[in-house]
This record gives sequence, structure tokens and C-alpha cells, in this order.
Amino acid sequence: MLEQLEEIRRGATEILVEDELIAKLNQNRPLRIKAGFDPTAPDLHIGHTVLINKMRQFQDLGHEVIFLIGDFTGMIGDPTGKNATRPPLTEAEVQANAETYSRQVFKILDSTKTTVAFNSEWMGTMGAADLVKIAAKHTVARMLERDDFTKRYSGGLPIAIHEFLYPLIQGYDSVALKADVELGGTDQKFNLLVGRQMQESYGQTPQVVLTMPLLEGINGGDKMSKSLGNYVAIDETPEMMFGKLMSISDELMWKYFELLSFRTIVDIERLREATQAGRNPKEAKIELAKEIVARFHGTAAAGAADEAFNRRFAQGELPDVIPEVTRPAGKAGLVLANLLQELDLTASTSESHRMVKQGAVRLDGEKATDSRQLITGGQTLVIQVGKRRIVRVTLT
RNA sequence: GGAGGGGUACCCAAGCGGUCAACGGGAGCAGACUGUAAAUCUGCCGGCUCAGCCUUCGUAGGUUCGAAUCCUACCCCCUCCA
Repeated sequence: MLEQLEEIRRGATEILVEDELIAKLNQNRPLRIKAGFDPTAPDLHIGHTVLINKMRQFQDLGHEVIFLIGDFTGMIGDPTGKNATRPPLTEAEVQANAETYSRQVFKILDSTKTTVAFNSEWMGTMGAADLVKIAAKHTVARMLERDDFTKRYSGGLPIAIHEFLYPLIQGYDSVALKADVELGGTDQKFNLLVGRQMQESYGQTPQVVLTMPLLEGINGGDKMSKSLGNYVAIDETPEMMFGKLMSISDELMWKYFELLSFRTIVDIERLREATQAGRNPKEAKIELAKEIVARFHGTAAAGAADEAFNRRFAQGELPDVIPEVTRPAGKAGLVLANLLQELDLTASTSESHRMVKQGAVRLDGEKATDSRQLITGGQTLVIQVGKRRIVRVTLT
């Protein structure tokens, strides 16, 4: 039991209330572990895995993990951490996203030991009277205690009434599932605590709340999220994953080690000391990137991604795989600026002109100098814009 | 219902009759350098048939030689009072 507690604690920010958790563990039965996910985006990113890894841990300890997909609440949009009301998702979008979620999560969780639930199961059939009953269990003052609501309210930003329902429904989910423990990011603390209160109102023993730290996005600062575009999705290609992980700052790398790596704390500390003693931080970052890529794509793919990255960026070689396209050039040929834009290498011809001016455009490795030059048909050439945008085009 | 404040480019935020395609910051992109798509420095950052032209400052009109800046109506947000 003590070892169990030790393992559960690892990496967690907060356990509320730890004594209650001990009491539950002492009952010697599989606990019902709830973790909810909002199906707002079609793929999971490694930020989610911080939590999923913890779920896996509970699973390995013999507890029952419930992967709750908030398909009903998804239509509201979680106001947590938002400074604006979210646009609601349509039922079809939610459905499609939810399916992708449940498929991906089993890259980490053991599917045979996981219960997947959708809160539309009970919320979808609930009548207005029951919803009012739920709403009656909470007050506006308590709702406004929430940091993001307070900020928005005092900052003059709108809060729609239905956003108040989100935490209430999430809390009710715990009642419906009879959750013993609910996991979530630190930003979820308020919602998770509402669950405790809801369960008490419905005569259940309140769940224990365990929060995990939020993983910062690859640009640092903000938390990793789909909408901010600073994420590494778990079904990205090994090369993309590797590249993105290599692009994090040296400082951020250590946070990633802490939250994502399966290495022991001692092991990570050793790496850090070696780096401080003068080892190239790049080396440690490569180890991190390889570990993560290997988790989702296997060791071989991770090694290959490392090599490809090295060839491409350290030695400036062209990537192995270059997208190929064919384009009619017409009799007179095409103006370079327009061609770049048509190939989606630039967003506009204005940008094309700028890129050429900045020396970012290469044709078969030769730096282009005239954005208005005519590219004639009957040739195949490799066009690069910057280091990452590249295409092999055949002009007819 | 009453009184007041506000809506500017991806985000934040200046501007308050011409010198505004619009200060500044963030994000993003590019170049140089390097230890990597780290850090740092520099440049770019509405569109186009690109040294010229066109369309932007909540929406629609108006005043003016000229408006993001003034006027009118409308829409939306916030604060206080009821």
C-alpha cells in the first residue's frame, strides 16, 4: 500500500485529500479512476500523455480506469483558462473527434483494462428538470471564485451563462460514474473540486482529486494546446516529432524530461549534472527526443529520425522524401513569385517577393535573386523556401 | 429601464482630421551565426500585374480637398445604478 501511494504521488502536483486516498486504498478493492477529455480537437498531443501516463500507472496498480470523453460537455466548451467564450462544436465534430481520441489513447493505455465512457450517455437523456436540480446545487458566488471567471468578469470580457454549466456537468459525471479518484491538470482543479461537492450532495463519498502539472508548449510559456499550435501530436511522423522536440529551448528540455520521460528522477539528475559540466545540451535533447519518438513509433523509427534530422539540419542535406508535384507552365512560363504561391510554399505573392528578397528561396540549390524571373516548362526542379518548405516540381 | 466606458491587423496595444498600411510588445517567417528547427543578432510581418496600385481600423451612411481620427444610425461588449 505504501509503495502504491509513493508511485501515485510521483509527478503529481497535488492530492486532495491524501488521507482519503489512503483510506480508499486500504479498502483493498480496485478504485474507479476517472479522467475526462474534451473532444475539441482530433488528435492527442504529448501534453495529454502526462495525464494518460498517470492513468496507465493506476491501471498497472490494478485499478479501474475510466476514460471519459466529454462529448456532451464538448458542445459547451470548457471555459477553463480561456479568456473568451469558446465556439461550440457541432454534434458531428464532437463525434468524429471522440472516435479519434479513443483510438489514440490505447497507444498508452491497456485497452482491455480501460472503460471508455461518454457523458452524453447520461446527459443526453437528462430532462430540463434534472438539469435545474444540478444547477441548484451551486451558487454564483462560488462559481465566480474561479480564477478565469474572475479575470474575465473584472476584465470586461463576456461570460456566457452556459459556461457555468460546464463545471456542474463535469461534477455530475463523477456522480454518474461513482468515481473514487479523478485525475486532471492543475488547471482543472476547480472543476475537479466541484465533482467532490456534487458527489456529497448526491450522497456519495467524495472523490479524491489528483492534479498533474501542465506541460508547456514547444515554444515555452503557454501550456501545450491544439489551439495555440505549439504541440507535438502523438500520431505525427517520427521526423516531425523529433524535429519539434529538438526545437524546444534548452531550459524547457528539463521540464519535458521531468514530465514525459520514464527515466528515474536520479537518472535525469545525472544528465543535468553532465550538461552543467559542459556536455552539449543537444546530446541530452536527442536522448529525450528519441525516447518519446520510440514510445509512439518504436526504437528503429526513433533512430532513423535522429539520423535524418542530423543529415538535414546539421549537415544541410536535402531530406530523403521530397513532396513531388506536377504543374503546367504554359508556353510563356510562370513568374517565380506566382509559382511559389501556387505551390503553397508562400502564403501570397507578396510573401514570395519578400522571401526572394531575403535570400530564402533556392532553385536546385541556387539562391534565387529575381522574384519575377520566368520559370519555363519542360523541367524538373527542387524549390526550397527557407529550411523547411521544400518541393520537387515538374513543369510541363 | 437609466447613466457612463469601449469595439484598431493572428493576439495585446498606441493613434484621435493630412507626414497611417497605421507606434510598441508578443507570436510567426526569413537571413547570419551556431551546438539543433536552442540562444543571440538582423530583416520581414494586408493584397496585387510590387520602386506603382488596390482594400483595411465593429457595420452602414454623412461632413471634408482629405477620416482609424468629426457627425448620424445600427450591431456587439463592459461598468455603475434600478
